[in-house]
Amino acid sequence: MQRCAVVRSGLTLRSACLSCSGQPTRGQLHLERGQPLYLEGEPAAFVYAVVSGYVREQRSTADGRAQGVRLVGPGEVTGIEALRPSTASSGDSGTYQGSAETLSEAQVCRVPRAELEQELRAHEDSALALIGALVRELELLKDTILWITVMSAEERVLALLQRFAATAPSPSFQLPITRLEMGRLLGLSHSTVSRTLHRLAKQGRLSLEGRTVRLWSLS
Amino acid sequence: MQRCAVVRSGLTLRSACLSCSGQPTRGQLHLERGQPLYLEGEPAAFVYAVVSGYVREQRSTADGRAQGVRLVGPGEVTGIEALRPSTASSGDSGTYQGSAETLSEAQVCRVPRAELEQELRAHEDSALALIGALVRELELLKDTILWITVMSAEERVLALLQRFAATAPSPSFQLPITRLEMGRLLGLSHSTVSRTLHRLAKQGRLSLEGRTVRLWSLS
DNA sequence: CGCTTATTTGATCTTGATCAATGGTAGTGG
DNA sequence: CCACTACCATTGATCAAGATCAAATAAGCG
Repeated sequence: MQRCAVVRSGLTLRSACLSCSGQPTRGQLHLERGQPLYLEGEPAAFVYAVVSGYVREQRSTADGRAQGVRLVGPGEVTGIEALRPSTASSGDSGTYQGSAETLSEAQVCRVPRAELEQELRAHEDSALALIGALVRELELLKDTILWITVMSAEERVLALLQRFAATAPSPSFQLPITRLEMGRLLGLSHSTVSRTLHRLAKQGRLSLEGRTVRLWSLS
Repeated sequence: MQRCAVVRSGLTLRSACLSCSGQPTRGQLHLERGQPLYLEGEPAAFVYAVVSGYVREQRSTADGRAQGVRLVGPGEVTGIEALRPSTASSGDSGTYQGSAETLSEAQVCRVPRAELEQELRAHEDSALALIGALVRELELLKDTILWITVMSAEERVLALLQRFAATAPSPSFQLPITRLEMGRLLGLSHSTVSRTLHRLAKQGRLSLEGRTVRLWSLS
């Protein structure tokens, strides 16, 4: 059996996969676009590792306004709130505070919370590694707050493109998600995303043809 | 010696203080307003627990635009990136990815990173508790992203006021920070904060007199 | 081929930023 | 005690970035 991509890659939350070590015993889930991994308020029973494809984490206000808070790509993990005890005493996990769904066809590995906790309890190094990974994740979210508030639409779109470009094999690549989804992640409307892409193209910072993009590097 | 407020209160990252258990051996730092706890890029040697007062965590872009990413209040901890190893192999901690400074007179407890790690290594329960706390912190940051993007200035200001009100003994309380600082935390300009406060007062949602505020609850 | 979903593009509107001036208040030193 | 000086807060006028509304293609796909 082939080792899974999450373990192979320099993954963000490696420890989440330690109980699997690349040899999934329960098999991975193969999901179509638009499938939910979990919903806000559900009991948080699983942690998900994305093997391929993209997943959007989002949360919403009481009155229904929603915002994507994180784009989860290959080698990354979502649903980590399963590790947060709902109360200090009970061993129960809490509920998911947001929802996650696939933005493209995706392969994900579903790790039961109990299994992960057992692993953490048994190996102190796993726990320390996970702490490191969580701290890293905190830093990334703080950066998200920074650029979502101070950066212009142009800069935000460019940053997202660079994220996709980073994992693309060739300098010219396909955008895996729609303008609308890009907007949801960036806090912009779909029309602004479209306009911004064309403006960037006109400035010569990228070439654009439908979903095919080529970044002409440098700032 | 009196037990410290961080341990006494229902604190956010309790584990950070386990090596102290409320009996600070090295004494706490007493800081004036505007004192930095740490600066972006500095080697991350300490974790700080806020005992009283408020601290702003902020980060900035290469070209100098800055944004507050977190308000750290009594019972909370900042500088946790000290626990992130700079590389997987070396035991060195990395550098702070943002800076933190006091927004008011404050009492903080400075815990050396090594001490904390030792504690985590020795007691698996500490490590698991810290994981839980970090996950909780992640959730809070995701909420920050949500409301900074979808909420209006009015809602954001109100949310911050409610945060201050939560720890105030009486329904009428003093704002511990300036309009400018509120703006930095909320992603608004100081003038907008001022205008918004007065608009809220005019709507009867609060009474305002200088720094003294009283919230007229509900929605 | 028809249907659904994406994308582009235009016109208008809102929110909050920015620039700027004024007034208030707390220290500080004479 | 009083002037002087910072810093803070308020308020007005103007401006710009994106949102929103709307319509017209384009692109997949069964």
